Amino acid sequence: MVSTRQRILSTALQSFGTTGVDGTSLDALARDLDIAKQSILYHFNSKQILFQAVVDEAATEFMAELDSEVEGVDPNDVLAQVESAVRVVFRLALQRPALLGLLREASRPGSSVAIQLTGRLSMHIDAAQRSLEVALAEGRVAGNNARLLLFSLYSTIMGVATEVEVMRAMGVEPSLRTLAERRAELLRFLEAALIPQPAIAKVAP
Amino acid sequence: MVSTRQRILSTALQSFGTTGVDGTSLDALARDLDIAKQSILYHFNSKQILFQAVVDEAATEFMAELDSEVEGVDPNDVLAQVESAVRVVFRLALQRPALLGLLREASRPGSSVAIQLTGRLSMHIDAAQRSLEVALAEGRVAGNNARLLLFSLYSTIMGVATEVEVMRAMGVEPSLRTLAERRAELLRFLEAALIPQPAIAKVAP
DNA sequence: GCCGTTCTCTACCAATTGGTAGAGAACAAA
DNA sequence: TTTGTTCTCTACCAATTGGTAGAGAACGGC
Repeated sequence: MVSTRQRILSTALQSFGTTGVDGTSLDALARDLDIAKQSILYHFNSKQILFQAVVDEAATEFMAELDSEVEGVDPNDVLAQVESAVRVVFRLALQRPALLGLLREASRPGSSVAIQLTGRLSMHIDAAQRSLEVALAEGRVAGNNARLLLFSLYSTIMGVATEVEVMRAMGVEPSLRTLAERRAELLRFLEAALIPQPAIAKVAP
Repeated sequence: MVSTRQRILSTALQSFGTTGVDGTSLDALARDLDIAKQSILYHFNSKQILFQAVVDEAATEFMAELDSEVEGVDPNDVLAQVESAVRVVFRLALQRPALLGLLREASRPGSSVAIQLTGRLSMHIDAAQRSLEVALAEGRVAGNNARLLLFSLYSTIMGVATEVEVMRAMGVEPSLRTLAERRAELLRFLEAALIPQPAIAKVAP
């Protein structure tokens, strides 16, 4: 049987990730859990602390998903790594949208938990960055700055996976039917951006 | 002298765009404006209506900025158009971060005002899409689907311009000093993704 | 049994929330 | 001056907010 603490964490993750932290009251959370509000405050002394714990939980889960997918992929093959990341993020967008929503919430400009989130993910970020640096140095990937390149990749992937309202605005229904197409086009886009242009191409007619 | 209504709008935009709608109380807003809360509710009957008006205001301002920058740029030159858009968004990220923050807030998944925002921007979206479609058909741009391509471009640009916390996480200080570098790398990234690979390039050694 | 710890509960609180009622200023039209 | 409109105000409200106090249940170790 799952502990109350864990139930609180996952319900809070769900609510924080969809309605936002400010949009979620402890009372509503307690109602969802069919529990007294004070039971929440027993396990997490304040809403802020609960939020921090939820961010931790989300970061851990996100990393685990990434790890299990990237595992076995050639660390020197940047394109394959990107493909794995895209696959993970798209799967999460479908199965655990609240998880991505929470990452978005936690990385809002000026967020109080952003630093914490950063700390939790820094190992992965560093690894990805080093990988990109090597690929850049060896000319296997186009670009100048590994950090900025990684940042661009992140923005594109997370945006395409989570900006459902913008998607709708552009006439793309965020349905299961279009998902494969969206992922394929995103991958094509990223690969085109990453694959170095042979010098000869510039002289071609 | 600027009308009270206008003062309310711009202060609300500032606050909604930085602290979020849920994080902004009408009392705090009134305090900021040095006005009675009921004066706000006189001009905008409810917080929701105020939010809608602010979204309208933000969309208008955003479109105006885009228009004035894109004006005079060859509508067939997609790369030049993208460059203009990037320039505008980066300028806004520097000078009016709350404006971009508000667009982000208004386009949150499940947002109540997303449809409204969509309506306000649809003309621009359609125009950009048609432009991309032609460029795709003529082979001047790489890609398969104009809508998805536009969506990818949007995600990348807005993400790179507004995800300051993620930037920090990746060791890029969101300062004025790095701004030019960030913009240049973003442009390089987007151009690499958009410029069609000549067939000859694939056969090159 | 008894005790200490862990947990969940009821009851309560001051502060803040969005919003209402209605009085009175300011001002132009008559 | 009077009248009607537009605007801003003070006063108030019920509901909700995050959080406290403290009682009791559950339970394993002694």
